[in-house]
Amino acid sequence: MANRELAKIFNEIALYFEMDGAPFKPQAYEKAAINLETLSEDVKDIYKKGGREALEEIPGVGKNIADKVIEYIKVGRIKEYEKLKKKTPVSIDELISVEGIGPKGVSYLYKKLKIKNLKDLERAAKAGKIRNLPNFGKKKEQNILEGIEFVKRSKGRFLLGEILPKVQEIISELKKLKEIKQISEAGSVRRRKETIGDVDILITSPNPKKVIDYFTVMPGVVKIWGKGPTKASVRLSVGVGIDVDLRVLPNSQFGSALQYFTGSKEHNIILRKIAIDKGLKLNEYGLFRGPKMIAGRTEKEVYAALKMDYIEPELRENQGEIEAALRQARGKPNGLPKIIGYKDILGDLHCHSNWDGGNNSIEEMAKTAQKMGYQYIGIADHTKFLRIENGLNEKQLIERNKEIDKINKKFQASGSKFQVLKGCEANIMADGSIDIDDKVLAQMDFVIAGVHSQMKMLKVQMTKRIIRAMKNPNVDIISHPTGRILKKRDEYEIDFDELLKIAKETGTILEINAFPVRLDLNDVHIKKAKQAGVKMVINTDAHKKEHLRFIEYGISQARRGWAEKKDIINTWPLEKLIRAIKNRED
DNA sequence: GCCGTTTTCGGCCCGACTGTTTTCAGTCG
Repeated sequence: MANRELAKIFNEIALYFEMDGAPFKPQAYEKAAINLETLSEDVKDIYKKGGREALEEIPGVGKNIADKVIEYIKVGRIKEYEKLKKKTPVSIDELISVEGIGPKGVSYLYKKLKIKNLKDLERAAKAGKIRNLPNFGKKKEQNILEGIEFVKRSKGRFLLGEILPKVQEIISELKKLKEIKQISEAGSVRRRKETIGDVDILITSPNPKKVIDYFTVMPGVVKIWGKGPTKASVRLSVGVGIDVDLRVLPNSQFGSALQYFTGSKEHNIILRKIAIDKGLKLNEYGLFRGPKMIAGRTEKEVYAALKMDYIEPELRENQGEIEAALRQARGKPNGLPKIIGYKDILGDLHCHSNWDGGNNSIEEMAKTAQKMGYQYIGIADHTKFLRIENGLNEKQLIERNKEIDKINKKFQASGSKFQVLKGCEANIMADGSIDIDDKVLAQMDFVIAGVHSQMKMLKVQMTKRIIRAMKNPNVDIISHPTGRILKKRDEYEIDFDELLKIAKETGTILEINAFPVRLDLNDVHIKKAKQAGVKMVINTDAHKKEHLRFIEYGISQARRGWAEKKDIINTWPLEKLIRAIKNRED
């Protein structure tokens, strides 16, 4: 899609203007970039259908930026962007990823030392050339070198699945300190974004100094970036190293600070504007009328004082949640969704067993699921086309089903209602056919089908391929529908709207794959699927029993996509689930 | 550069910390 490329270009244009200190233009381009990126429809299609007018309907896109979008669609380039790049030919992205370097620094370093990229920067810093520049110094030069090391090692952001367990560990470690009254993660971790830059933790305590002192000498701290009376910033030696910011505040400000530091930035900007409209001021210290603080102890209090319902952190991306909360508080329709809760899942339908080379037996997987409080588990082993994953052929699938029957009898004999469902994750071949005979597929409780080969097909063909699979009456679920791998591989070229249309027609269920590198569908897709009335299922794709806990990340993603229990079939009890799978009109 | 039932011109979110200064710019969140 052109959307992401345009967003990237506009973000860079914003940075170029920021280098020159241009007022307001940077924010305008940034805003347009954000809105383009979260758009689920291809701008090319928007332009084709509605022309310039339709483009200007996109928030943040006015006459000027629309011109640039059109130029990009028609010529594949944007002249002004090329001009800016020529004037300052630097890898901005690369350079500003170094802690302490911003657009102004990039501009200055280029003018003075012709620094264009990370390599130039490293060379200049090592040669001691930076310390002599005005506004730079020895300390800053050292920080730059350390920043470069970090960028090289981490290459950007961390997966939520890598970070969240560590954050929970840090919090429980800090909780040991009796001076700590309240504690919570904030920032993108609390919003459960799929990737995380760094971690924010907020604490209330009558003795901030003690807390800060304890935090900065915690096991695993390898560097203290800064340490003040109420704030500290450290790097932890977790994996390649992650930065953690800690703030200590009084109880009276915990809500407003949590709100403020949870973000997103875009969500907060709108909230502050709403405050201003009401003659109030909102910052991390509270909500104020003149000098008087009128809210701040809890987040609920802050939202209520702004005349809106409480908004769950996963929704705070300025994607309509504020308007919905305002409507809801006024008792009007189209309020906030009752998003799915973290304890609403009753079973996991995409689990591999040792039959296809997974780590654990069917029984071990089932028992772990039972312990998690599930009512059922679906075993979906790979099928024969995926030789590398020990995919099962028809005969082996029938054999495996017999074992599942036996295990179910055992559960029954022990008085448990827990049930193992017979499934498979079959392969959608290049022509859209399935690699397992229909007669055997028909014997399954459910059939998942997924693309595992030839992922670089053209859009029309890939769309046709998946549609043909959806139209197979034996196929119930499409696994990881867009195929992206975070930090590694983009989604396939597909016409997602067309897929939704056919999914609705055929009653095909789309998977929200909870595996941390997948999280596929993403939040935007989930929201679209929900709006189209397409049902979804949250699955972990577990290859061993420890993976079953990944369900949490899938739920987060579903929440970020505004999904409710009624949209997610594995929040339903077994009988209703089976009905939904088999009687597809349901 | 965008936006508008108070506006087609004049606004556009806010504060702390660092490293460098000697009153502040840049960066970050």
